Amino acid sequence: MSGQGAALLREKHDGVLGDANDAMQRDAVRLWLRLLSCTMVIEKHIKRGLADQFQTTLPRFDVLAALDRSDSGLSMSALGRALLVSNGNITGLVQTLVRDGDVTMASAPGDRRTAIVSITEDGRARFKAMATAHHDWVAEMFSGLSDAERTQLMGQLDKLKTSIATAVGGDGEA
Amino acid sequence: MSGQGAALLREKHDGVLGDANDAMQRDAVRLWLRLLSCTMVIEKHIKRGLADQFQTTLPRFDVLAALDRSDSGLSMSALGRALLVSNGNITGLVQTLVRDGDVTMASAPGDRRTAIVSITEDGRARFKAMATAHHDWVAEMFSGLSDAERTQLMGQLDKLKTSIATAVGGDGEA
DNA sequence: GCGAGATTCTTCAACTATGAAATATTGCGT
DNA sequence: ACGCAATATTTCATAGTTGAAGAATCTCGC
Repeated sequence: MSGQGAALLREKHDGVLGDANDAMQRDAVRLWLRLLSCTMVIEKHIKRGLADQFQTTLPRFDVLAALDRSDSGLSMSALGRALLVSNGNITGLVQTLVRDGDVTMASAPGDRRTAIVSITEDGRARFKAMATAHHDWVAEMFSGLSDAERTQLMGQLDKLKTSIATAVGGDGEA
Repeated sequence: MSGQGAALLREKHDGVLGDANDAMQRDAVRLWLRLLSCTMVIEKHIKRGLADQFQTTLPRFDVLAALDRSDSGLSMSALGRALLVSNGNITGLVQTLVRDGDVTMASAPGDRRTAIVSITEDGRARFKAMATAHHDWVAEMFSGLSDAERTQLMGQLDKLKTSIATAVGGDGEA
């Protein structure tokens, strides 16, 4: 997402909004910046690991992960839906993966519009190795929290998720 | 970061890593994906708000925020350090902000290498409006959590931050 | 069957981001 | 004073991201 890694974990624009109207809002912004900071550092570490050890990127890893789960392959649109990413984006990601021999494209039987993307055996093997490393990196970064703390954090993120859904999608959605 | 907004808050690659070795690792990955999901949805909402209501972007808002705090302006490098972003990136961001009249560049007295970026009065006024809106969006998204829950979440994110710092920066830093 | 509208994918412009290489300038050691 | 190392910025290649516009194909009503 950003940054260098030396100033690691320093808060991004901390206290940006000096003259907050009330404490509630200020706390929410501070909480948001802390959340963002943690996420960015973790994401950056994973990105660096994937680049250094596997010469790949997080979005490509995500595509392989989605395909690894599905036996019969996925269409471009299905892939976009699974990763919450736009169609134009998927086109580019799949193109590089095809170039690298990790996936193949074939047109769907009975619908020439649809392209079915499937993971190759090589791709599956590479993905397994990446997934293991990914496991380890994440586990390591969360290792300072006890099981109870992890459970608690998960619970609070669930509440946050609900809160966001109410605020954002709440009324006027579809 | 991704996605459409209709499938809002659906988990990105949930359960991607089917055959986890032990429960601890699996829980850490699930926790990480939940954290990522919440962050992405919030960030996306802010990005959309900035685009729709102010015809700007989050990175540009971040630059203005950093400059608004500093009376005498910041050098390009200082800006990059403040936002944890690379130098090449700052160059582009500042160029658009100059084009839009939000900031100005001047070479530092006594060091012709250094460029000092300062926010203009117009830029400051625009930033104030954006900051207020930003406040409101964040407060709204966190409004489903009580004060106690917010405090608790902040505490756990602090622990997580420490855990990450230990795991990532721990030994071989600097 | 034919044509209108829907669906699927690609292309494109505009952004953000990084890291390495190139350029300009400063400052220090001798 | 000279030159070399350090510092500040820009440029460039590579990548991801979106959203809109375009092209191909399908489907369904008639």
